[in-house]
Amino acid sequence: MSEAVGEERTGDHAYVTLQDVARQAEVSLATASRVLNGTSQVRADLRERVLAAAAELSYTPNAHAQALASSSSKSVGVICHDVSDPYFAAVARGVMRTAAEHGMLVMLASTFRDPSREIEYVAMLRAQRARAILLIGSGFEDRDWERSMGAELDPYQRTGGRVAVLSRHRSLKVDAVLPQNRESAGALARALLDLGHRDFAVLTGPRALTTVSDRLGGFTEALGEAGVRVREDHIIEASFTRDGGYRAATELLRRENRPTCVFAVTDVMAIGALAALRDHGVAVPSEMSLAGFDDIPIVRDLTPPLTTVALPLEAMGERVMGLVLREPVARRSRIERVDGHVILRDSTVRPR
Amino acid sequence: MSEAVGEERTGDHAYVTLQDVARQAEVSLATASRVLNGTSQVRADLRERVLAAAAELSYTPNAHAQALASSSSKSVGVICHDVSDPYFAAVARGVMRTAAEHGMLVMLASTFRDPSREIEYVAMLRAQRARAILLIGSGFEDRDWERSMGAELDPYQRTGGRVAVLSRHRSLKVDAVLPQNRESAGALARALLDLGHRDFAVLTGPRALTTVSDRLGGFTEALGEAGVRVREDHIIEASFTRDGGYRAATELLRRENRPTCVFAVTDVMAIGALAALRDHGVAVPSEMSLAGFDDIPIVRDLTPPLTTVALPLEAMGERVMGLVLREPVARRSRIERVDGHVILRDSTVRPR
DNA sequence: GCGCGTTCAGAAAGCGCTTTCTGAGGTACC
DNA sequence: GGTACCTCAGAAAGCGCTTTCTGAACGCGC
Repeated sequence: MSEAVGEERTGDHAYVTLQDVARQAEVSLATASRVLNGTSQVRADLRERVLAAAAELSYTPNAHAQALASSSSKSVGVICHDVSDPYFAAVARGVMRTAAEHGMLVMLASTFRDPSREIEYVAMLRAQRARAILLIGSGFEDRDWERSMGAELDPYQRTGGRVAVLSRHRSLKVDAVLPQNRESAGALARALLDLGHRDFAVLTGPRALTTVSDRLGGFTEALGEAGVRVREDHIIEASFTRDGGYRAATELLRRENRPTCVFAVTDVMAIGALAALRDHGVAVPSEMSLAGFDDIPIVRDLTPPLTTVALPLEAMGERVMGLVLREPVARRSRIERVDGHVILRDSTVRPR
Repeated sequence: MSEAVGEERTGDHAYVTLQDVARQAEVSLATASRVLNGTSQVRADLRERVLAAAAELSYTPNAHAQALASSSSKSVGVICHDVSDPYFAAVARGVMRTAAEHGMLVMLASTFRDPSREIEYVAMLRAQRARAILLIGSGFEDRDWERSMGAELDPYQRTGGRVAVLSRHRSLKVDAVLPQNRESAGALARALLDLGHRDFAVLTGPRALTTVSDRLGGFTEALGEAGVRVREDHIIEASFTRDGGYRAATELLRRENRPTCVFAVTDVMAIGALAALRDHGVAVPSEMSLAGFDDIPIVRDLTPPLTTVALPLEAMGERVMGLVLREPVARRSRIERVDGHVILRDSTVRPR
């Protein structure tokens, strides 16, 4: 019996559209749009009617239609290696906070450390007409990758897309927030030298990552300036994870001439290293000192608390997001440098 | 001189559109669309021409236009309390992995534990016509909140939106992945009783959270069945964070009659509690045992490693995402229960 | 050889908005 | 009182796609 009735208030479709609101308020589409967006002045009584109708129908604008008509969207894309890595999680927190303050929605993509997936996501975000794309996480020193990435990013930027990166990306002409990895790693080296260490090992991630090469380079260079050299077989490469750190430390213990101090290029790796050393009966710091990098929140709660280089992770996320939200003044890309601070905690002591 | 030339290959606008591809391939818009989507058979030569044109112009479809025209999108919304909390980070990892496998884009929102922000985000995700909305993180036992949330979610579901939650949401009629908080907390209580403990304290988060009330309830109930009662002043409420755990434990030490065993309702709080106990010279586990809940990755690396209830966090993320990707068979909401497993580590021992 | 059914390309109608253009009505000024 | 100007509501033209509808071309059976 009621088959032919349909929805009365709306034009018989699933969603409440602006058209429905306009109809109910007895105004034109244009007026309804203007009221809801505050685009221009509308007579008070019409205004009221529109607002009332929108509320009554609980109207939700169709963001796709808005994006299509106005060719601008309220979403930004963020690409990171792995959300569950505390480093990214902390940065993401800052990103999200700033995004929320500006009413932006964040599309977050994890590449699970697959460079090709990173490029794929840029394409998807382009398709979504994301207002901006943020590349969180290290760049790759790899010609092919740089070329493919550039091929996606260039047209995106030419059509008004904003791009910003956290960490150094060699050849991308984009805005960037740059932690001073090289300099800070050097400062850490000097602090450890001051403690009296002369015999070091370094646990690194894949060297193709700019972050790794900067930290490793800065560290060994500063040591070199003090006349200290790291034995080649004391530089151990593993994956950029807790388990990578564990394996690298285990491998280190298998080699000759134990160092007095180990530097893991990230805190996450240091956590694994600490576990490995404990499991193999090497006391930290009495038998071996250990230092990390990043100052992710958990490291102060380890036993012993970890010496590290503190980076203001959450603030870095806020800044990189802030970068794409602010209009660029000049044409050239903006660079914001972020200093790291060496924090000596109990995981490092004067060697015996 | 070249001012009047413009772009030749494209119709003189910023983006390459399907129209441009069709023109270059000398076919109609419809044909180009059909080729690119594989919607229906197209003669081989036309097909080739379209593909070639698309590649040459490096065409990227406008996802908004697609969404508008086909009224379906490739994005899902995920709402959590805080990405930087290891619990959510782990779950998010699973969510992202499954999303990636299905070519879905994830819009992630952090509420920073503000219930009203949660509702705001649902509205935004509705506007974005997200294919599904995932509520990760505890529900609130709060009538007003439930009503507002229902008011957003109901119309969304009626218009074809999928909703799934992780954790119990009392009155929402939605698909759910439910960690067995109550039962597992009970199992933990029994395990601690077996160790010989009779004198407990519980550090909880806000009791309006279903997760908190389930874990606290399950724990005390199981103790009650063994004739053990937790003193009212040994149940200490604090915020659901590391620092909340720290404060709660500090407060506990200020009160009378120290318990032999402390249960923090999340690992994150337990980490703070552990730090507090250490700072106040209370040795764990010799002077006081400590247990957590969740088994976030880091707790095995603490000193001592934390006794906890292991939840398959990443798998839970995968399952909740899987829920919304699979067509519902029946009309009623689907429930997937997830068991927790008690893992006794070194942070708990037989009391002296 | 003619009618019929198929197959597949193209025309065109939206999807739900924003925004320009148009014009009605009012105000100010001479 | 008439002209010029301004304000603001409505009509309508897209935004870039998908999909239905239309119709041409072809193959087949009788």
